[in-house]
Amino acid sequence: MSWIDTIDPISAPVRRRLLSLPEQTVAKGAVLFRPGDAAQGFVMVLSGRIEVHLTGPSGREILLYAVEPGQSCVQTTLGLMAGEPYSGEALVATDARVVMIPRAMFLQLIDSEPGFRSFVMTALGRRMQDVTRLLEQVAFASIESRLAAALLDMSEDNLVHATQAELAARIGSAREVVTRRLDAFQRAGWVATDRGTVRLLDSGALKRAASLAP
Amino acid sequence: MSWIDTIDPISAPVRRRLLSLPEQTVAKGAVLFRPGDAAQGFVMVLSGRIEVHLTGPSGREILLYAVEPGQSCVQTTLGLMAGEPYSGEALVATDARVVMIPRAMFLQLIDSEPGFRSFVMTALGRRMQDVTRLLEQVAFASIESRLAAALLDMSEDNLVHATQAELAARIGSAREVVTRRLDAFQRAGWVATDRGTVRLLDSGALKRAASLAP
DNA sequence: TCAAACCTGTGACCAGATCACAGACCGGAT
DNA sequence: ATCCGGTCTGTGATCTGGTCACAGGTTTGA
Repeated sequence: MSWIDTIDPISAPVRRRLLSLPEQTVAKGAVLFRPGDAAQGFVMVLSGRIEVHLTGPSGREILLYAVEPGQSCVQTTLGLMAGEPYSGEALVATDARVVMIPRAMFLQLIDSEPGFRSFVMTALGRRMQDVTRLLEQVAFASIESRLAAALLDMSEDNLVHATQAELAARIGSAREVVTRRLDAFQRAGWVATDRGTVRLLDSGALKRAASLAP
Repeated sequence: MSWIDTIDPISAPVRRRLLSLPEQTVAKGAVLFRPGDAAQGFVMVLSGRIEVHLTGPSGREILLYAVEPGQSCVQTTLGLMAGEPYSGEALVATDARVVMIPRAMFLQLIDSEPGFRSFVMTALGRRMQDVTRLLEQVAFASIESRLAAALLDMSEDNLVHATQAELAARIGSAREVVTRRLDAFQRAGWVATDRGTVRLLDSGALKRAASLAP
């Protein structure tokens, strides 16, 4: 079993070519690409987590999407297909291993391997959907509901390990705003906050808040 | 010359099959699909203009993107590739002619015609880029800059034919906000407003306002 | 010509972003 | 242990933008 098998049926010779590609290790905090860079190849994540952020002129950030094991970074796809440069910044969130399929090989695989093709197009389609949903949230949903959703999404065992600044960057808001909203959540008894962590006490209430649109 | 030739090299037999598809005429105001609908086929626009909007719970709207002649509606692509339902509402903005490539034929073309394939993927990539840019605007840019950009983009001969409510729907803001901002533009001598139209008087100033990020 | 629909304008109020701080907490270095 | 710089959190003041409520002007069509 290898990462290749996350990409549906692949012919044996191609499988060998892909296996011969070197794995690269990237450390947490590294930047894989910045806005304006041109795509070098098609990146697949084997382990770890890579986050793609947009950054505004004021330094405010928002998480565009995260790439997890078995997924590809669609921004690279765009670059390879449409010639568009990156618009986000890809940050390694936890130490990761990746393989990069060089541009020429990528284009050839797209043409010759139906399994690879459908893998790429499905990924692209899903990301498009993700980004559209995110846009909908940013355009229409309240900070309260977006924060509640983020907490639920980031929690493991009802614990969220993140600073308030990180939470703000995740939902595209400002740190002070997160501070005040968390304070309100705490007064309501929904969470307990501590330096660098948030403990969820009433995930039911948070779920309700997350789905309330205004 | 036919719409088919907007899609790079196509083999003769496929060309015949595509030409045999019926053109459909849709009238301004018609709704091609709504959020949650499943995609029936791959839609190409031959003439006219189709706008895809997101609508918030409060009724506020934002233009996701517009489909113009020779372009395809990528939302349909998503549906066909990834099985995702639509998330936007497609509204016919000016009387249009379209052809719909049925699902089965679409999937077969993707597999057999490199020209068609690259057309679809390039379109998908560009839309992804468009939506990402829009997200960046909505998340980080001021109403002033977004309104200025929209006016410049919609103007023909320095004239914009749109009500203030339409301008608001275009940039994802509220009508009253547009009223007040237009008022400010007018006081600054950049535009002259009239019922249903805005005349641009100083597009240089508008361009500067459009690029000013905060 | 009258009414209903539509377009624009305004005031009041609330949510959220920004600015400018201050205090609390943490790690390592002396 | 103590001090220090860096990081995390908390707060008030102020500004932009979204929402509500409503008023007056303009079209349109019955």
